[in-house]
Amino acid sequence: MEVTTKLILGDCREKLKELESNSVDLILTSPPYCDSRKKTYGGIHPDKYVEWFLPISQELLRILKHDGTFVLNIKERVVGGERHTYVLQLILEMRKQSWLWTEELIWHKKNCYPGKWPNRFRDAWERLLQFNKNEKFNMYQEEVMVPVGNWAETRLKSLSKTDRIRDNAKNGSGFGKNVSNWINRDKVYPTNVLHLATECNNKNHSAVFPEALPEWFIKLFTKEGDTVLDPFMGSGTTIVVAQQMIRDSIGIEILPKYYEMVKNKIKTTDRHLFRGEKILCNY
Amino acid sequence: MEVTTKLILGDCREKLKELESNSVDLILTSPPYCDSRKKTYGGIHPDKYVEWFLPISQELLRILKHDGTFVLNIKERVVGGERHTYVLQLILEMRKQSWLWTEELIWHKKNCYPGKWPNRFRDAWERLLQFNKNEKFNMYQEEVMVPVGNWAETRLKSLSKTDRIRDNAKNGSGFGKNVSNWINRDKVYPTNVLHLATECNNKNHSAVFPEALPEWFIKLFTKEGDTVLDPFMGSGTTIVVAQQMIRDSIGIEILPKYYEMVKNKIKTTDRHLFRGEKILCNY
DNA sequence: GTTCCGCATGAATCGATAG
DNA sequence: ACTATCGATTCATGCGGAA
Repeated sequence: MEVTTKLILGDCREKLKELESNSVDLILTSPPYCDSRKKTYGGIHPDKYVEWFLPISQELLRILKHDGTFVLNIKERVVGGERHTYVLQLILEMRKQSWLWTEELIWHKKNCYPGKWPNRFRDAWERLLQFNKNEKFNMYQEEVMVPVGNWAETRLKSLSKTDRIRDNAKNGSGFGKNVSNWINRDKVYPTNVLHLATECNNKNHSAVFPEALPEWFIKLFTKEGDTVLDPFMGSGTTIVVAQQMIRDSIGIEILPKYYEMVKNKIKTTDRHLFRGEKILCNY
Repeated sequence: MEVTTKLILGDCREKLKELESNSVDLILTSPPYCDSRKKTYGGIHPDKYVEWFLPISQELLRILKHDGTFVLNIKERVVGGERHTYVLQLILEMRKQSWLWTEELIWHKKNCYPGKWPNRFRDAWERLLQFNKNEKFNMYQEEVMVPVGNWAETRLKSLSKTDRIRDNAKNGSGFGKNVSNWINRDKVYPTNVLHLATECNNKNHSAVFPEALPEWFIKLFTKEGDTVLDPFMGSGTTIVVAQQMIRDSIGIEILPKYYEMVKNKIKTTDRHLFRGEKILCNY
């Protein structure tokens, strides 16, 4: 199977306009945070963030397929001792553009750096905002199942009478259980919290996430041959993983340095090594 | 030291007006969520939630001391396949009331509700919104430090009963004289993610959070003799823990059933635990 | 006293069917 | 067309009784 990986050098506010409508299955990106990576996008002021981002989300809405998904990795800065509200406002404004705010997943960072501030603790989580164009979208849940908790070992060793039949909950919730259905089941569905380590290796880029993160979303929202877009490519984690997983991809990057870096990485990727065996743990 | 625990039966929209201004150090509450617990609390429609809550937050602003903290446990429902936006709007509106949105902590639930849906995974987290009246507020960070072995994985595991026992055993067995040194060296500040299980034992209330949760916030934001308020008392977890930790507290509950239940729980609290300190209960 | 094991329960959501 | 009710699905924890 052929994989097309397209890298574009330039400002995504311009370059997105050149992409075809309804052509992308998954958009996964981590845009520059306010006032960080100042040189690249000029350091967007928190108060200007929403108006800066809205034209971009408008273009993404056009480019995404009707059954595709947009995952936005973002976290608000602290400004004047407070969490700034630009992320909240961005969600509200994007809904006016007709985006549906389907879900907010959490990236729970396993190993965030130690540190101490007088009035707050270390920040160990980021938002993963899931937006869609329609209530129905592609989702391949089986692809991201995780090993069942070790509770199952002891729980299923011996089954009682009520375990073998459906046993309805007595609180009227409508829930019941048939524990015997779980015999020989070794995988369960994950939750909306991704408990992943941050990657500590310095990629010369300030906003890297671990490969397991794009891998999880690409598995969940695309199949082989689908197309993934990252309009703020940076060090290219999303694009590289997409290529390894036999998905076409498009990456846009404003800085020649990163653009070249990813171009070289793409070239040298050994396609035969990938087995897709990384497992997300659900605890 | 005397501990005063005051329980009030009634609607907090009325009863809060009777509380003194600038008199409370910590407000920690989990209001009824939209349309849930309909049978017990009537249910507030998602579109009406903000206007229902704002008069309450206005009163809380009056009652809280200038260096106190308000922690709001809340999570938005899914409506029409989307996360509803009332929590986002509530934050924006409360800021207009002059609340500062200092931080958003995450309660990562170890055992979340089961279920399977075609378009989303199980919800394993809730928001713990921290609001303050001023940039400077009381925060006793040392009180919630966690063993270093845990810091990367779970924040509060050390607070669970079994871990407390394990820690005591460790202290008692090997380390001898310099236990305090050992404690100081091997403890680290926690993060803003609390990784706790819900308590699903029979408390006759559908929405209890684990005792470790109020315990953590009470330690962090109050000292002995301070006052804690829960305007939506429910099964009274916050109030009971506050009493045990030698903090004065005020709990407001609209349903006589829970009010009576907590009254009995407070009464029968084992006072020898407080080393002969006197507890005053005002009903 | 301690460990082991059985088992009820929990801030839920979707789709189909009925009014 | 719009709302109300109902059935189906699911995983990890802590309690209490037994060994």
